[in-house]
Amino acid sequence: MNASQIESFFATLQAANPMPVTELEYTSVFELLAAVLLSAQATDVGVNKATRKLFPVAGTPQKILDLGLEGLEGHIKTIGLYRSKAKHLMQTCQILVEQHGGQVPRTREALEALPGVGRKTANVVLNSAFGEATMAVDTHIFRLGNRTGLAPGKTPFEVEQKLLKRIPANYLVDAHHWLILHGRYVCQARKPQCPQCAVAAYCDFKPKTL
DNA sequence: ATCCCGAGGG
DNA sequence: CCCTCTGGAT
Repeated sequence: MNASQIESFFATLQAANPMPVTELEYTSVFELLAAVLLSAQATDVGVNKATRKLFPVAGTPQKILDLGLEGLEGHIKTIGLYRSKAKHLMQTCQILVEQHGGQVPRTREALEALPGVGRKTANVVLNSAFGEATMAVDTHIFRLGNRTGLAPGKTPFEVEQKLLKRIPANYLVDAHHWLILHGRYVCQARKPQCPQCAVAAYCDFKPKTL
């Protein structure tokens, strides 16, 4: 994809969805962090189903700690990888209470120091909670970067760096959500919906069987 | 490189 | 049955 195709690509996605937001449900920065941590290799629908019951009971680090490990596991058992996520979230809440006054830190370094929080999760929090122009590369964005020709790369980090370099500044803050939503509903892993795709004209990917 | 690990879709 | 889903730790 060349520069003018990239411009058209995002202008089209923006026109279809002027103010894109996360489909994960949360009412505070802490809930956002917890929801993203739980969303690893899981669908947002499944995460929301669990957090709609969990957050009203325990929407702060201290209240999660009060649940105890078993109690927390009980709330998130329907989410994949739930044992490691429960352990990591408990450890993260402990650190938030003891080292950050119960608040979510605003720096990449402090975020990535939290158990269960890696580069991708830190990027989501920095973007969605603090408005920074980061690019969290999840399974969707990694696939689209390669499939479309927007940012080919062998690793998520490589795709991230190319996206940050190639996406025009005025689209950068929202680009993360446009790409995720496009990947989820149109440019699907199994069956990309190229005939109904609004940006197919700017995309390198041409499926053989239509 | 491997493990973790439930739900939904095809 | 197999694949996918807003990955991270060992």
